[in-house]
Amino acid sequence: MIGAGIKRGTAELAVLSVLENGPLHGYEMARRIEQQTKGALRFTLAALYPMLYRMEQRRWIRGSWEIGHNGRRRRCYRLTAAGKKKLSPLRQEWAELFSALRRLAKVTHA
Amino acid sequence: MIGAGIKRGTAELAVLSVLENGPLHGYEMARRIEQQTKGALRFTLAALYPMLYRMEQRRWIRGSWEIGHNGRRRRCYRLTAAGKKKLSPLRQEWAELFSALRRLAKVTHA
DNA sequence: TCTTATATATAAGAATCCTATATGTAAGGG
DNA sequence: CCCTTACATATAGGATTCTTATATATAAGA
Repeated sequence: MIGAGIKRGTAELAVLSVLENGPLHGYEMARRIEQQTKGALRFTLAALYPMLYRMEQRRWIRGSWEIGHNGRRRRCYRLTAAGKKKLSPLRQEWAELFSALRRLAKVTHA
Repeated sequence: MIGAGIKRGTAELAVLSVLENGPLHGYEMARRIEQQTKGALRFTLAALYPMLYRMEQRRWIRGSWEIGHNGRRRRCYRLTAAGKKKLSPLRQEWAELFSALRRLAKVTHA
């Protein structure tokens, strides 16, 4: 898995991105992120939950308590209009970082 | 310029990369990083100097006091064998992050 | 009944960035 | 001669975002 120092800042982008495909609760987000990156990007739930609270305070996502098919309560988050709007410049910024590191550090896109 | 949250962890890669082309002192490194990324990646010297001390402790770089053409003393850093060896897996790790974020978050390479 | 999977929550600590501040020399303009 | 800008290193204090460890609780399956 990719080291902690390198992946800093990716959680925010990852959460917004997986929520783009529909509402999800925290536990499931962690699984999706891991699966969709083939295990390259993985967050502990202790990192994810505080991140979700911060993003909710910034009004990028909105959470609501729901009862899953198994009867357990869980907090379901969905993207707000503000969150959707944030996603595009965030992607742009990451693309610029990639571009910069390719030039400066010869990081190739595998 | 790329925001602080996103570029976390890039300083180490940036320093090792610019030192690959020959020895440099801190002040000049900051300029090279900024120039070679067209201003996209920029570090304050207050971020760079402590980073150089840490990397020297890990034996990835080695510093020596020299006198520049203008007569001012400056600390010149060069890549060690260990530093050179570190660079390749570090690039690999960054490439994997790029790949993961392209899949997960649809970050395109501009 | 014991373990595993599901689900959320918080505390304590590490790492890496920021702004602000401090020190000092050299060069150039007014 | 003084003032500003460029050069050059250094440290303090604070913010953010990860980590591991711990806590709680229910459901399913062996």
